[in-house]
Amino acid sequence: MSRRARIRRLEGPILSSVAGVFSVLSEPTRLQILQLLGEGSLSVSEIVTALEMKQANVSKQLGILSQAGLVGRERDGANVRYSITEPMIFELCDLVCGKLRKDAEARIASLK
Amino acid sequence: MSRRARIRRLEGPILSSVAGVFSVLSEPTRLQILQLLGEGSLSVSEIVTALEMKQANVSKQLGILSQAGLVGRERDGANVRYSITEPMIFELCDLVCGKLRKDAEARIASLK
DNA sequence: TTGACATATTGCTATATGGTGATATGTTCC
DNA sequence: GGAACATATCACCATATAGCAATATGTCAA
Repeated sequence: MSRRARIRRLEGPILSSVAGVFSVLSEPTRLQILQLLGEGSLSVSEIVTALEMKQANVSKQLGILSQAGLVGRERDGANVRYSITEPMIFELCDLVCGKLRKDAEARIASLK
Repeated sequence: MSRRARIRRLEGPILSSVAGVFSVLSEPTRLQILQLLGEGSLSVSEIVTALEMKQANVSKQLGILSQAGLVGRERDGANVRYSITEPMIFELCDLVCGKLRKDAEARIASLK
């Protein structure tokens, strides 16, 4: 067995984990929630109001974000407050935004 | 209309675009292909051999990567060579890997 | 042109999941 | 305890898509 084959095989589960994180970030709804939480911790109902989404859906998406370790959960009386635990996600988004901007500029330049 | 509402509305399409890029990166198969291409440009059949995947599927995933502007296509006789056009994706993967490593270490520490 | 090979596309199935209404669980206050 | 509110979960539908076999398209060599 070659060294290369061994390395790739071992990296399989890691690749799946990486893909899983990207998968969590691949829904506009969840990005909206993360963006909102970027300004500070919020309760579920505050998110529901701000984003005009159904409570069930917000809860569900928060569960997915929480499971992925991107946001944290904290009881606050009858409410539950969520907050960002991985500021790294904003670096990720910034990198992608930079690429999109570059692509858009290239498209404009090609029309001149 | 509040300034905040206007800003969020305008950002809707951008958020969707960002989510789209993450979506392309959310499949282990595509990450495998990108990882392989990170070592240099390869033809479709070389990728098929290296990753032991069906040709139809490799072609399909390359199409998705290409459409997203992450890889470039270049005819080379009867073959077609693909190569990375966005080294940024490796930064993205590194950031995510760092998070996963941190999570794993935290889990280990909590068991001590 | 024809044959051999490389790549792309098509039609399909199976699976995953976002969003929803209904309902369950948890929390506070009386 | 019971009412009122906040959050989570359940069951469901609709949609998206990975992977596949079959086939179409593209390229070269003879």
